[in-house]
Amino acid sequence: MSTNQPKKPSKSERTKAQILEAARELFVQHGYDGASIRDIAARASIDPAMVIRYFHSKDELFARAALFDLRLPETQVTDQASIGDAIIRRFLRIWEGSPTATGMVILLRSAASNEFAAEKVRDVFANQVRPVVAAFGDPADAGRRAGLVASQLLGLATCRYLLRLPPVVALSQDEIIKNVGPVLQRYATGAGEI
Amino acid sequence: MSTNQPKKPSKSERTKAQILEAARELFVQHGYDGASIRDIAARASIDPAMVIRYFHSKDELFARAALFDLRLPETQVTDQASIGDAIIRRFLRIWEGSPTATGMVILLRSAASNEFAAEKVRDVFANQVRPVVAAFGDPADAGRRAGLVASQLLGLATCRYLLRLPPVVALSQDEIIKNVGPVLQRYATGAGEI
DNA sequence: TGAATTTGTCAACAGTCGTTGATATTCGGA
DNA sequence: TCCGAATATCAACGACTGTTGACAAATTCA
Repeated sequence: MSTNQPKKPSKSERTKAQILEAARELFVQHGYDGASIRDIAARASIDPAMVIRYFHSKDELFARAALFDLRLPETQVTDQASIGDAIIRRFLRIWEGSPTATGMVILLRSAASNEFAAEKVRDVFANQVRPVVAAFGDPADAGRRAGLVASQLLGLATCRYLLRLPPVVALSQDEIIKNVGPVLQRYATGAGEI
Repeated sequence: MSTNQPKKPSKSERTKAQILEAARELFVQHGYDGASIRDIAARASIDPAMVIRYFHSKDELFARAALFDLRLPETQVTDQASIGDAIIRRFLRIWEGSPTATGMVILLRSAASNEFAAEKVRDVFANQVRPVVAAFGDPADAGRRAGLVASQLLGLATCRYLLRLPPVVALSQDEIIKNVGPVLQRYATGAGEI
């Protein structure tokens, strides 16, 4: 009676959550190929067959593990002068805050050798980065500017979360904001040479 | 008598080269895990056992395939005002010129899920990017500045060669130089906020 | 020519992978 | 309490992996 779901209190809906958590952890560490269903099951202290029972295949499990909300309306920039600052702050909030971050790292780590993940990453930056950038400057030019912004953001993520390049890992959030913010500002608004 | 090697004219040294070529192509497309020895052998029209015969394991084959010279003394920047320009031009010459480029793409694509490749990438940017950056500005600060430069360069490479993000692929070399050059200049010299 | 060495072919090994079905265990409701 | 349904276990499948050794063909050198 203390259930929150209307129909299914479902005792071992908990198992499903355990599997998903284990899957996220291993996908983050080793990517799609590197994390086997048996490894995930072992980490969840459960039989490999249960993984298939609940999620129907490894692909579906991966899709669920890489799923995240990524609410976009948070970046509502009012003045053009601070758009670079707003983008990098939002980036940090997303990537360094827990829930969504793991989904992004999963995608990025698997994107290099998994076409589904790669397409998902392209989607994210086409539907999230581009609209924000498009709101400022020449709309016909938005694609190129968003591409440059994406290159810097993805590079930062790659160095900091995947490769763990020491000097990039050592950067504080404030340092990132102060250094990368103006660059994104330049890219997003099309300042400098064309 | 027309041999160039002193001792081994070695008729099927050619086979070894064929295997290496096939390996490079498949490693570039699918990364370390995605390219199997059987696939590589099939592409080289040869028996899988020969791959092991000539290179002793898949790891050694990968190491050989990802090997490239990357002659560093080319970037001798004379004046500080053009270091950003020099870095991005050198980057483009390396990545868009054939022989070394494939090695870099192989490394980058596999780095996300292969620790050997990841370490190699860290090495490249620690030994190639950092010294160039360190020559200008505060030496104590060189690590951070080189890290920022690396984040932009690796992001550009990821978007252009791995993810193939359409707007980034569409950029001409001149556009890249004009847009990214000043950013690298800013990062490398430590201009702007600290 | 014949012998020796290189080069290539074939089948199989032990292991891992995702996935499946039959079977056992546990649990909620009568 | 007992029964049916949900939940979990187990063994095995076919396919794939890197790697190995025994054997055949080709080439080289005398």
